[in-house]
Amino acid sequence: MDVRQLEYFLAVVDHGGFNRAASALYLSQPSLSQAIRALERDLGSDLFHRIGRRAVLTDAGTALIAPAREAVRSLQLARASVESVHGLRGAGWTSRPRPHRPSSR
Amino acid sequence: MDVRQLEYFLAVVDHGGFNRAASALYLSQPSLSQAIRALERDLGSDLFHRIGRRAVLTDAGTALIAPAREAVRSLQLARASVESVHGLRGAGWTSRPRPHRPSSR
DNA sequence: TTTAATTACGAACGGCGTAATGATC
DNA sequence: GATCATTACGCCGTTCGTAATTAAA
Repeated sequence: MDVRQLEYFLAVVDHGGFNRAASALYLSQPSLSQAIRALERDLGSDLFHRIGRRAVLTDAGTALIAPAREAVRSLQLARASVESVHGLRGAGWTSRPRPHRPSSR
Repeated sequence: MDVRQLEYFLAVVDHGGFNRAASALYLSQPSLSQAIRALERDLGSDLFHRIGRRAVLTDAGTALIAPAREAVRSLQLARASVESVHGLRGAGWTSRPRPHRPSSR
């Protein structure tokens, strides 16, 4: 699984279809379709019912929405945490380097 | 950024070095080194001070630990949420399919 | 000299776009 | 026929391992 795939999944959910989602992601429909397929294969469950040319959420898909948003959010937070250490740029040198258990072994 | 990279990062932190971490991940040291480099480049900050042959956390690296664990955890939770819908396997068919705003446009 | 980390290079994999196919409205 | 989704195929970027290099203990 991959966060990028979750973002794609959420885009399909939020835009109500592969076509709209692909446009919003600046991605081609085939690529999006492949990505979703790969995610479904990885999870072992279909996330959408393909009804003709319409994509409808399965129960598994519905269950994924909330934790997917959470995962995306937590990754953004991780990036923000690093950036908050310094406005941007370079390597700080504040905390004193401590040897990592130089003792046993 | 990528969750895999965060897992690698956490492995280095938890095992106290690239070598140990690489072994634990069943990965070669060079590949791990590259992955960490890529992560640092992506974040715009060094995560470790390279003191001789020792890797010591920078402030940015320290700041990343907690949110990284959170991100990894949330992704595991996302997978678990899908699996919990059915023991494993196939596509459920419970929630009725509703058309996605067939109206305007 | 032994151990830890990096750099160099080549191979394998994955993600993307374009083109072509299937299917529904 | 027009639109939405899927396969087919080729390309490029990324990731990995092996081998060679650097550096510290």
